[in-house]
Amino acid sequence: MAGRNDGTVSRRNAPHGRTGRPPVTSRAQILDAARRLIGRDGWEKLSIRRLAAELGIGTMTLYHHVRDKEDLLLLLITEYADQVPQPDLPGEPRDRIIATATLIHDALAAWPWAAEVLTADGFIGRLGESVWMVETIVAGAIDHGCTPDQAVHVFRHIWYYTVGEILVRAHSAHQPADAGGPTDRDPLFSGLDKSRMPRLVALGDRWRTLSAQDTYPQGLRALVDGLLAQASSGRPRQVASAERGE
Amino acid sequence: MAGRNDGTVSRRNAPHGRTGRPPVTSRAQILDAARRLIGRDGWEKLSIRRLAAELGIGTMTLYHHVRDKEDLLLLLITEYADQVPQPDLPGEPRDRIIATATLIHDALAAWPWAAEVLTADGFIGRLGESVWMVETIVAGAIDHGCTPDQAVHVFRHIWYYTVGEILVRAHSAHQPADAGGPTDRDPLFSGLDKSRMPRLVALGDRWRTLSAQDTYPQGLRALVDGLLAQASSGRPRQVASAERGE
DNA sequence: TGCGCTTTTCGTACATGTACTGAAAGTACA
DNA sequence: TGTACTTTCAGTACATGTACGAAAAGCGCA
Repeated sequence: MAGRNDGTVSRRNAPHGRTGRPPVTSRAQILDAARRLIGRDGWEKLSIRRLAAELGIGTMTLYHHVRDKEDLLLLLITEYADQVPQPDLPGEPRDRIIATATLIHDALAAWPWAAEVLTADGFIGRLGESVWMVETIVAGAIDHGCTPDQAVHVFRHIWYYTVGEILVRAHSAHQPADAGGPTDRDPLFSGLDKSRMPRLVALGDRWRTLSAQDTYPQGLRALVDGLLAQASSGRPRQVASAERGE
Repeated sequence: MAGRNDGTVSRRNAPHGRTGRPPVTSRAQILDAARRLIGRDGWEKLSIRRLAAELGIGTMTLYHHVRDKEDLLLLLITEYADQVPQPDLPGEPRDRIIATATLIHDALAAWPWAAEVLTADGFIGRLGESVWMVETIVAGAIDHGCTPDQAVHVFRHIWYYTVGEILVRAHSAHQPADAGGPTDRDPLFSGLDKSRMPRLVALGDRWRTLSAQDTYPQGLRALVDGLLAQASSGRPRQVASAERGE
């Protein structure tokens, strides 16, 4: 099973090699039409029905080429991600990991349907060309001295953090710009009841402005350094207060 | 603006104190009915229409008490999260942060609609009683020596990681148990084209089994330690390979 | 009392995703 | 050539979220 990037969603091939009616609509045509529609009317107007109409076929016909709406969006996104070329990455394993994770992040962060797709079952497995990103991160962790199991976990944690960052930030990015007033734009903290939070109140309204900053690289570095340190120290640190400051 | 946990979604209160027709349906009744419906027919059968029917009111009437479907789910989830009591947390700031983040995580991870709600604009701001979780994490970071800005960022990164972990794992948890065969259950890696990944192939099919493990605590510790180390070292580390091993 | 305002209620309508069903169109082999 | 089978195509139908707008019900004040 080398991925699911074959042509259609046909039922399992017939045992005796029967061929059947040839499709009049190819997957490439579908993706082209989808991009055409998006370019013309915007993302939010893309729907299965409109896409079928754009292609001049019946609505349900589309379901023979695409399992789901989620499947369609997955195709669009992974095809886009697959265009990110594999760069030459010299330097320490840690820095290769960070650079690669940043490439994943940037390739996916701009997608409006991130929330509908990034958490999809087997998302990573559906990457085609861009599986090199996964491989590079795992390889970097191994090069740094992680065990294979640790390396896989390193990728997993990076993926969690990346998905969370993309989804939380993407959500507010797609809100209408004037929602809630210009000073209340922090997607996390808007509407906080300050009377309950003496520590936050002590720092004034400053947190409101923090959301505008791109904090992904900073958090990523912290996470990667923490993961690598954890792996180097033999086993994960326990939550024991006496152990601090090694 | 002390949160949005007031009764209804009424248009801004009249300037002269006019009262209007009193509501026959309260927010508490709505949430009760929702829980009743969920308990009887399961989460996936909860819909605006069915909920209105359960309450014996018209469908659109519900929209006067609840702005959205997302708003409804937010109400359900935050009310649940608000029941998590604030524990006594002695020990180092780092451990208080970790313990609190774990409480947030556990309180939210079980929710089927996590993906529809956790990234909602101002989610944190809509927490009622449980804002103590936010405050505790920020306070812990400050106690550890972070600047206020750093402390807010610490919370933000923890939130990203937590949301990502919940969403990626929650998605696969709600899949039918037999989807894709029993050996292919890793939500991240199922369907990987192994021929492209020599390093992953080298570790065999081991990664398949890793998804069953609960890796949240481990990743959280790595992230928190990385963030606190970053804050202690004055400014975030750059991606410079010469700087490694301080 | 009645007028005007606010708030609540709800009927109708539309776009959407997709399940079900059967028709149409092609291929392999007799 | 014809028949059996496979695959593609499309029509209809249903549940859903929700926009729009009108009707109803309560309140304060003339």
